[in-house]
Amino acid sequence: MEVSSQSRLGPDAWVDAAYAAFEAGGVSAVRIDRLAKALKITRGSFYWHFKDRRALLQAVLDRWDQSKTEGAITANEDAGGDPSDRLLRLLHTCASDDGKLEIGIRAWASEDEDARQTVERIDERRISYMARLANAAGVPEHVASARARVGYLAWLGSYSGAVPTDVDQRIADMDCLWRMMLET
Amino acid sequence: MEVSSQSRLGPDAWVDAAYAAFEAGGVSAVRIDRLAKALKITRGSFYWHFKDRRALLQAVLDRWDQSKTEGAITANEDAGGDPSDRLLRLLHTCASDDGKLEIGIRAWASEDEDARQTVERIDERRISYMARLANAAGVPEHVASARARVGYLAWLGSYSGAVPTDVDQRIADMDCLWRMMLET
DNA sequence: ACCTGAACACCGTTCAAGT
DNA sequence: ACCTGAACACCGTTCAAGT
Repeated sequence: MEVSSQSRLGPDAWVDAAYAAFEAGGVSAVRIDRLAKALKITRGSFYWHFKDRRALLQAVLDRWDQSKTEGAITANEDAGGDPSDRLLRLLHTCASDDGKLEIGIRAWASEDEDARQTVERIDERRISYMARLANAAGVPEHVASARARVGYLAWLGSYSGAVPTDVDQRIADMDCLWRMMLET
Repeated sequence: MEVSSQSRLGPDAWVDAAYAAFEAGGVSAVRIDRLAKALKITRGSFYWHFKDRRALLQAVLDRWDQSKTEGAITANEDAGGDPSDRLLRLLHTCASDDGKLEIGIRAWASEDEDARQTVERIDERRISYMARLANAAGVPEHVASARARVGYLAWLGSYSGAVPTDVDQRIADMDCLWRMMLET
């Protein structure tokens, strides 16, 4: 537990720099070359800490998962309130996110199968948490699930990311939305 | 109007190749280098037809707009039926799209301001068409607008793309969804 | 009017050699 | 254990020179 004034860099320094670059300019801003210059080190040394650029992006994804999913859920639970309040607070937290990482991560996931799977798992984790809150607030379980799903997708759509679902699922979504849209 | 057996290539040949590459592998698959090899021509000649790679991607975006927005709307109108039928058919058409281009275009738009604006205009065009159908089917105008918006976003979210909206708008969306989720 | 070929820049990746 | 420096590959972009 001492001040990190090492002359040699650890992997964390690379992830810090990559995370910041990602937030500022998306996947394409995460360049080993530029990060190395910023860290005042040669790019060759990067490969001591990481297998390749993909491994670095994977580390950024993991950090994002911790802070924006597990961390956010824990924080929301700790803040208390009844289920209805918790859900509203969660949605407001979601709406307040500037989406920079949400967009960037999904843009990357659209071109990397492993990342796509990780993001899909994270989406499922979030949806099931929302569904649990709605259910606890009195909405029947499977209705809560359907609405949590549609609600989450609409939130995602407000940034527009990239997690493919299958055709049948989407057709079912559309039928549901169609009825919602046409009922007076 | 003759068979295009020119020895010299027109811009269309590049756009055709780029569109196909984009559909198969997203933005990062659109490489002047590789397209040139596929077209059996040097990459230098590309710059006679286009200012740069961005201009080529812009042409892909325009073609996508024509086929997936203007073309789709016209086709749906031509197919007839009452407003309610037209809306359902439209939603089914949407749900059937594999989203390859939808995802790729938005991944690119997340890193290119001009593309982002074009995509935003296209989204608005689509939403207003959906709202018009819902309204014609008997839903009051501003309710139809709100639902068309949420519905469209949910569809987008099912692929997860990248079109930032502002915080206030998203908070309003969330309040609306919250009520929808909690009403029995 | 359209294309070639060579050149340069940017950057990912490898690796032998250094400390 | 961690870093350097040189090398190579890939690819965007420019441009003088060809047809």
